Amino acid sequence: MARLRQEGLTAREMELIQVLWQQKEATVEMIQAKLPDQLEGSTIRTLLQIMEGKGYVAHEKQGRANVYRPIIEQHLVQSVALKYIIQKLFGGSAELLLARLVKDGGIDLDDVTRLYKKLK
Amino acid sequence: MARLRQEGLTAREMELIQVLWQQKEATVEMIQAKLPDQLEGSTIRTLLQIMEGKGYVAHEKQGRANVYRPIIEQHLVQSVALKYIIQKLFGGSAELLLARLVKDGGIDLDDVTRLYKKLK
DNA sequence: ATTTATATGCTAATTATCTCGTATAATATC
DNA sequence: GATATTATACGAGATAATTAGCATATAAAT
Repeated sequence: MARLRQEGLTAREMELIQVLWQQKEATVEMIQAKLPDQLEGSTIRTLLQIMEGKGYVAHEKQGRANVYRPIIEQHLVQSVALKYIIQKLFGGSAELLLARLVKDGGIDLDDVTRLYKKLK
Repeated sequence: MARLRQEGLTAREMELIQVLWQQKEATVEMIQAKLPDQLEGSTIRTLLQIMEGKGYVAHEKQGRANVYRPIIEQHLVQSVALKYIIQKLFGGSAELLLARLVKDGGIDLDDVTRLYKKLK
């Protein structure tokens, strides 16, 4: 019986697709080398299959290896993640998130000025 | 033997503590009413116990009910989460995150203007 | 003080995620 | 063409997160 899975990316899956976005495309071996944690190839393969099933990556054979590439754009995943934490942690307010970002020092006056001029 | 759990907040736990931040303190029943999904009281109780074990909430008896309150500041959890996704999804750049937020429409010119004037 | 009502906390089931072993198939090497 | 090599795909177990049932305790009501 096929396991039911959520359509979104899990934490580990995000790590994998991150590598794919950076490399454009990659074999299991290449992904393995780039990952922060050391995982067995079979683990990575399983995850890639799941991600393919969800429609996030595709693969094609090159020699005997599968070469995987992302088929979802990075900014889409970024948006979903942002929406998620805005919802879960900032009571749905993006402005509160921005305020926090500023207070934490991630964004300073120069950044805001630049953005301000660009928008105006 | 006590189950091992990660020290951070899980997705569901974030929903609970958000209610606590909003209400300052709350009984299980009150939390239940505010949650986006309908959960059994026993479910919420279990989660609160876990969160208490992790040091995120505390409780005191009032009448026969437990009244829970958050004992971690909201902005701390927010900062950790922000740092995490900036690192994981935005290559460490808060500016890129801000840019994405604007493109997604979460932040508009008015918001930026307000912030600009406030910072200046 | 006895009864009633209901919140608690234990236990456990369910669902989801993460992980890898191993048999099989495909490629390369001799 | 036979053999060694290595990637794949499948299956399945381990860990983590989510959910709720139910026996018990106890505050509240009479």
